[in-house]
Parts: sequence; structure tokens; C-alpha cells
Amino acid sequence: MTIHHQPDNAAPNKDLIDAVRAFNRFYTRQIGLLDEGLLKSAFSLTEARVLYELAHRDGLTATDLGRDLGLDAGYVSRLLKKFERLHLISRATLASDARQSTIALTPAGRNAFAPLNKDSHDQVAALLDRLPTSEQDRLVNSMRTVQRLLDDGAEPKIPYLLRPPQVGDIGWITRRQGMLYAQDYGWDETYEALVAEILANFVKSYDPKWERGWIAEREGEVVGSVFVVRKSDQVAKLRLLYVEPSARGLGIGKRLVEECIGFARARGYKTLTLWTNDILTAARHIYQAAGFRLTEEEPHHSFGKDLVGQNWDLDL
Amino acid sequence: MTIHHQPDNAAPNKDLIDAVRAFNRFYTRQIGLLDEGLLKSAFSLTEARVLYELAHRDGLTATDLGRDLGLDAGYVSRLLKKFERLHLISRATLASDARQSTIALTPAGRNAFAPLNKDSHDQVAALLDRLPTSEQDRLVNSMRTVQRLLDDGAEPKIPYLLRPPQVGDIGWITRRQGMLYAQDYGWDETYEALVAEILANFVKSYDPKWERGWIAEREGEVVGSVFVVRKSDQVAKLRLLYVEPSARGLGIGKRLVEECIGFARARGYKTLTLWTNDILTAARHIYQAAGFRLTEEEPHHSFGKDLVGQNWDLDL
DNA sequence: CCGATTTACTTGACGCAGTCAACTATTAGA
DNA sequence: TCTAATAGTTGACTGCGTCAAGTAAATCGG
Repeated sequence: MTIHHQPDNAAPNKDLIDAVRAFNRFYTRQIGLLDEGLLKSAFSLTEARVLYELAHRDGLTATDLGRDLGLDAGYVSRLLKKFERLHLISRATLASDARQSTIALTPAGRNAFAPLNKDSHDQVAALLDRLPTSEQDRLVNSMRTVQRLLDDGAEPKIPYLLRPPQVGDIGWITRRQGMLYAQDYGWDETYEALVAEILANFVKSYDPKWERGWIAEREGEVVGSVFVVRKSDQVAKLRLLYVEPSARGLGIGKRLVEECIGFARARGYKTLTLWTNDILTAARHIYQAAGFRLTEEEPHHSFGKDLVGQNWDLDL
Repeated sequence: MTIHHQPDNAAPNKDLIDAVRAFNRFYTRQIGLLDEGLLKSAFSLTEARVLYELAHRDGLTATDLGRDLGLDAGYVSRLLKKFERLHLISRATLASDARQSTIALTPAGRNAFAPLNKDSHDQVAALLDRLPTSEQDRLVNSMRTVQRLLDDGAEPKIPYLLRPPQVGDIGWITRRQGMLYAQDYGWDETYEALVAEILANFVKSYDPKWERGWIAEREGEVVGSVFVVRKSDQVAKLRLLYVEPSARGLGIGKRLVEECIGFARARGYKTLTLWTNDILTAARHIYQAAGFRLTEEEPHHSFGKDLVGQNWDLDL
């Protein structure tokens, strides 16, 4: 994540800290349980971890191993020496640096690792097997979330991808927009209801030739969306653009608007129009940058607030 | 969780297993990092874990500690002897069993534990502090989910609670109902849209005297809901009853229907009616048990399927 | 290009976390 | 009442992992 150090972090709440500590204690025990299973093998847990890394990554040096697994350099050295004595690994001194060598499992090493790997696999399979599949998905999603949030270095390879809407999306978008604008601007539940209504109508009267929606997904989670609906032969309307706060700064908003413009052009619309509110400055900048022009402004009272609505048009 | 061993679990997917294993490797490292911080103190990680348990729970015996922390009995014995030598703990032989004794921290023990506890607290606080508050919440929620799913023994103290709808709920309910019926019965996205429309209208024309919604929450997550809307002076309509698969068997569906009936009676309605489909047998059983009678049945084609709609009435 | 510093890895020495098995004292069960 | 199980203790031991000193190679600063 690059989106850290935002201004909204006061001293973390004590309940949250206690919850994290409780989880750490819990997972310490959990890992201890899983390790007991491996205890039967000829290798220690740490040895197994080293073998795992060697089996799954190429070109590792001793220092890499020590750093990534959090091990003492001397200890790594000894482990590798033991593996070498057992002919489980081979080392090749780097051409570029005679101090370092890359370590690779030999076929014998792979053979030694295979049963370890299988045991670990089976153990996790047994763990998952206790849960119904829907809960398995939730478990793994939650794990991924934890990992991504804690692991600063884990930038996703694909920053985001766009896909068409599918079942579950319109509810999710309704919820997120409702919550975001409630949180940021104090809008009441009628805004969420408006989003629900717009999306319900989009689905009900969906005309694939003239209308379209895009969902931005990051790490399997919906982080943004936008819709284009037909107002007339000549005019298309862009609706419900939003990007999750956690995914801002990646250019997703700009990209979504570009998709809309491209689609509207390709379908032969003459104008792309949209309605927004003046307080949504981030969105306005995107619209301006894309070439939209403000055509109309009028105050209105909606969502429990006094607002200024704006219409923006883009000639295609 | 008691809801395990449901018929829907085939052999777990390999991707899921790999994701769990990746998480285990990641968290092994994470815990290792956190432990390094404690390394400065006079106590080992395991000693610190024992002190933590002693500080937070009363009446523990040596066996309790060994079991809960996954430690060897001999090792626990030695640890306790060391603590006793340092006057950190006191033991009191149980009146009921002269073999056992309960272990308690002495004031000196609490003093020794305090800095450890503070270090751990501060370390976690620093970890959380890197994240904006919204992400902190997500992290903790995900951790709680992981813990609850993996920890069989962790039945929530409060099985569920009911509360009024709030911002974000209608989107969530839309999503979950859409996804559930898509998964279980193959209904298409128009069902999700229908839910969105119903809920949008509920909010827009909400009349608190005559209408109401209930959200069932379990461990902070929405696991069910129901709504009562006014059809006429005499007739109220129950809508959108659903309970998450993971929360079935707790009587939530029955309870939600009872709330509706109680509300409708209190408001002086003469009839509570509802529309459902014959394939939704679980719901039908709840309606029947609550005294509803089937008044009408007719086939219809909706949500991409041939269905049989049913009207049920309850005289209040 | 040279000396100083850093980096990659090795090695000896060692402590103590954690295991295993044998043993005592007490309780529970048949 | 005798046997089996449980709670806890202790001796003996293994080996995981740490620490510090050392070597060889690479890099840096002038």
C-alpha cells in the first residue's frame, strides 16, 4: 500500500490494539499447532521454511534467505552447510560477486521437500475442510486483507482491473457509496436509497448496445465503478462514479471516465452529460481534466444537506 | 461455530490452500518480528506468554497453562519454578484436589509484567499507526473473522442481536440476497435489482409509525434482515426476509418474523401478508410455524427462471 | 589506484528453550 | 480396594538459535 500516512490517523484505539494483540496470541498458538504436525519429519520448522523458499524461488542467496525468513546469518550458514552435506542443495558462486552464491535444490532436495510440502498441504486442507465453502472463501479473503494491510512491501502486481458488473456488485456499490458520503459529507440514508434506485433501474432497463457499467477491482475487491446510461439518441449520461479511498491515487477515477467517454463516442452519442455536487472536488477535477464543461448549477436540499448540484457536459 | 460439516464442502480448492499456507508463512514471520522486540527483556517469548495469561486470567493451574499455550508439562513446571524463585507468582493448592494449585501473579509479578505488556502494546500501536483509521478497522475486522473461523471453541457470547437499519445496510442486504439466490437457485441480476428497488422505496417513503426494518447482527456482521411495509390501513406486508447461511440454525429467521408480527399487531394492522416463492422451503417453514396460511399460488417467469409465487397471510 | 568501510558468509563457543521419560502424589473409576 | 488416570516434578538430553570474531570480496571516497 502506498496510501499510508494519511492525515486521518490519530493514536490507535485501545480496543483495536487489544484485538490485534489477541489475534497475535491466537495465531502464535495456531502456528504452534500446525508446526507440531511437521515435527515428525527429519527437518525442523525453520529448515522446512528454508526448503520451502528454495523450492519456490530461484536465485536465492544466503542473505536473501536470512532476510526474508528473519534468521541469523550464522544460523543460515549452518543450515545450508547441513543441506549441502546431505546433497539437498547446490551452490553456484555469482559471476558478479564472488562472495555470494545462488542456492538451488538438487533433485534429492526436491524429493526431501515433497513429503514436507504434502504434509503441510494436507494439514491446511484438513483445516479448511471443517468449514463450508462459503466460509472458506471468507477466511481466505480475510487472511489476504490482513496480509496486504500489514505487508507494506506487497504492492499488487496488477494495480487494478476493470470488468463488467456482476451479481452482488450493485448492492456493494450502493453500500459503499452510501457509507462514504455519509462519513465524508454527512449525507443521510436517502442517498444510499438513490444509488440503489439508480442501479436497480440500470439493471431493469439495461440495453447492452447503448449502456454499460465498469467495476474496478483491486486484489479481488471492488474499489470503484461508473455507469453510462442512455438519455436519448444523442445524449448519454455518466452516473455513480466513485473510487474507494484506499485505492485513490492510482488513476482509477480518470480511467473510468475515459472508458465512459470512449464507449459514448464509439456508440455515436453526441454528448456525454453528468450530474454531481460542487463539494465533490476530486470528481470535479477528473471531469474538468477530461474536457467536461459546467453547464448549470443550482442549489437543492437533498440527503439531509444543502447542496449545490452541477450539470457537466462533454461534446463528443 | 457450530455450523460446520455442512454438505457443501468438497475437497478444498488448491488456491485456497495455497493462500492459507502463504498467510501462515507470512504470519510466522510477522510474529517473529514482533518477538524480536521482546527479546531485550529478561523473559523469553514463552515466559512472556505465560505471564500474559497469568495477568489476564484467574485461577489458572499449571495444566491449564500448558494446554492453552501448547506447552510441555515439564517445561511449564520449570517455568513456574523459576517464576516462584523470583517471587513473581504464588501458588495455592486447590482444596478440592491436592495435586493442583492455582497460580497468581504477586505484586512483584505484575511489576515485572507491566513493561513487557507496555512494549507489546506500543509495538502493536506503532504497527496500526502506519495505517489510516479506516484501514485499521478493516484489519481488525479481518483478524476477528480469521480467528472466529479457525477457532472452533469461540462461540460468540451474544449469538446475535437485532438493530434498526443504518446507512450501508440496504446495499449490503441487496448484495447478499442477490448473491445467495444467484448461487442457490441460479437467479439472475434482476433479482438483486428488485431487492435494491424495494429497499430504495422503503427508505424513500419510510413512515416510522407504520413501517420498520430489523437487521440481525452477529459478531458485528449483518447476518439477516426483514422489513414490514404498509400496504393499507389494514394490511402490512413482510418483505425481504433472509438469514445468512453461516448463521442459520440460531433461530434468527423465526425471531425476525416474530418481530414483524409483534410490530404489526402493536400498530393495529389486521393482516400481515407476504409474497415468496415455493422453492424457498426454509422460509416457508418459518411462515407456516408462525401461523401464516397460503392464500394464492401462481407461476411466473422472473429472475431468469420459471417460478411459482406464493402469497401468505396471517390474521393478526 | 589505494586504504577504509561495508557486505557476504563462515566458524567456534555457548545458552537455554523445549523434549522425553521416569517418578511421586493424589484422585477417580471399576 | 485395587487399578488406572491425572497433576505435577525432575533428571538428562538435544539441538535450535545467538553472539562475536574472523575471512574474503566488493564498494566508496579521495
